[in-house]
Amino acid sequence: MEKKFQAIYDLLAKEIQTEKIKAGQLLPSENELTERFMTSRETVRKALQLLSQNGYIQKLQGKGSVVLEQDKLPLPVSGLTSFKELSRSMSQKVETIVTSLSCENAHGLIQQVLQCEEGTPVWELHRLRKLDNEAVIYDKDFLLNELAPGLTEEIAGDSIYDYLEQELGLSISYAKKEVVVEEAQAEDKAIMDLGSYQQLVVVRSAVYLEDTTLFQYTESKHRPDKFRFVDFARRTK
Amino acid sequence: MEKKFQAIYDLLAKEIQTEKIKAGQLLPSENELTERFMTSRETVRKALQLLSQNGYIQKLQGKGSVVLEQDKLPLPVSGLTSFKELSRSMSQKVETIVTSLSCENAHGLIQQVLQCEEGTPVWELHRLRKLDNEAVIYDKDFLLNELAPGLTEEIAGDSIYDYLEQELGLSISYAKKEVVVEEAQAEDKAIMDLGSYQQLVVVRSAVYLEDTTLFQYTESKHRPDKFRFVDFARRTK
DNA sequence: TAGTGGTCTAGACCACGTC
DNA sequence: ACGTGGTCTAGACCACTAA
Repeated sequence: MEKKFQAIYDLLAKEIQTEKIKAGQLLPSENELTERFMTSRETVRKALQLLSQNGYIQKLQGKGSVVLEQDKLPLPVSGLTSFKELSRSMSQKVETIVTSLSCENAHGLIQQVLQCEEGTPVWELHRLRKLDNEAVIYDKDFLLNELAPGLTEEIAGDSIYDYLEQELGLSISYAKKEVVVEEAQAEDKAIMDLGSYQQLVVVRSAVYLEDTTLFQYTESKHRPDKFRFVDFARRTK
Repeated sequence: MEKKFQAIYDLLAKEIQTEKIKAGQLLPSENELTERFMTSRETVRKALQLLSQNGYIQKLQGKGSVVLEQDKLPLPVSGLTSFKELSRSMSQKVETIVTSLSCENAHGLIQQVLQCEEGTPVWELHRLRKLDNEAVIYDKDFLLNELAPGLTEEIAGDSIYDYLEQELGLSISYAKKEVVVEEAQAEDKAIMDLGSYQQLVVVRSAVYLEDTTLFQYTESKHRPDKFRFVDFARRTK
């Protein structure tokens, strides 16, 4: 059974997305929602907290919950979103090419970043992303073989996240990311369509499961003109 | 009086930061914390939720709350953090130069991004940031005069956020940000120490108050080698 | 003054992990 | 079987906004 607060969140989020409730309007009061959903106020408040965190509403003490302007561009790169999820919201033609997939025994750098024992089997996956037939993103993934033993080129060409979450039942929980700009390496210049670009935006991320296992390390290189990152952030404290 | 859940959060966060409780260890159980702080379990859980959101802990059903590895680099650029708060955590020499501060009547682009009436008085502020005597960051701010009438060069050289929040009692609530890479303009090349860099990382952000007023629009240009962005993100859904 | 959201409580039952 | 966190309840009191 779906959780109550999740159901309330989903319903209200949908009403905001479809503009049944428009930006600037107030949501029904917490007491009204409590009655409408035949639940307790704390449960309603959990749903509203989620809406607030995700930028749907702003709560105003003494007034109510205002619906915020929806951004046209749902690119939550700041959250945990994979390339496939991302490309769905882009109009351009998108293509993924698996340039290499192999299983190695961890050593050196790879062993260090994945924090595993020397010799642990690790998948190394290279993927080239084409937008409108231009190779503008180059991803290198390292993941523990143990957790995704049946990985194939076909799966890798689709969405790894789908496979992990839906096929294997793994729960991705959180990630740490870093974004920097670096010089393009010889390999990057050889494999990507860089034109005269000499630098790349590099996104390095470590992905963790719910049990805090570090499971995947990714380095994603973007041609600068094709890189865009949007974020919604609340002031903490 | 400080809120109870906030107090519990502060205390536990401190114990984690100072490594009284080390990474990998479990926090006391929710029931234990409930007793220790003489409160209810829901209140403890609010504090733990904050810790989880901010990357301090990971909750494991049936087990407890594990303390996560603390990143050495507390650069929450992803949250809402101002340059001054940021520079405090950097070892380098940091300097801010106000290159221009004026109050204009809004028109054209500025009026559009701030979503105000034509002719509304708006502060325009330009600041150059030097790290180790190199001008590597160039900020342009636009803010509603009405909300910060007493702005001076001295305040702008310090921290605008401090002034707004502590002096004026304004509550900054949330922001929308965009990060892209763009060609350096002639003005940028003239005022910044760019060396041979032709491109800049541009962070555009809109800052909103608690009453959802759009209050500030900022364009921050960074020399690519001095730009770094780190993020902790939880998987939603 | 009435209605709103913000905090807090004491208890219940469930789902999961460990032993 | 026991302890853990996850969800939910019904109610209380407070702080703020608006009429």
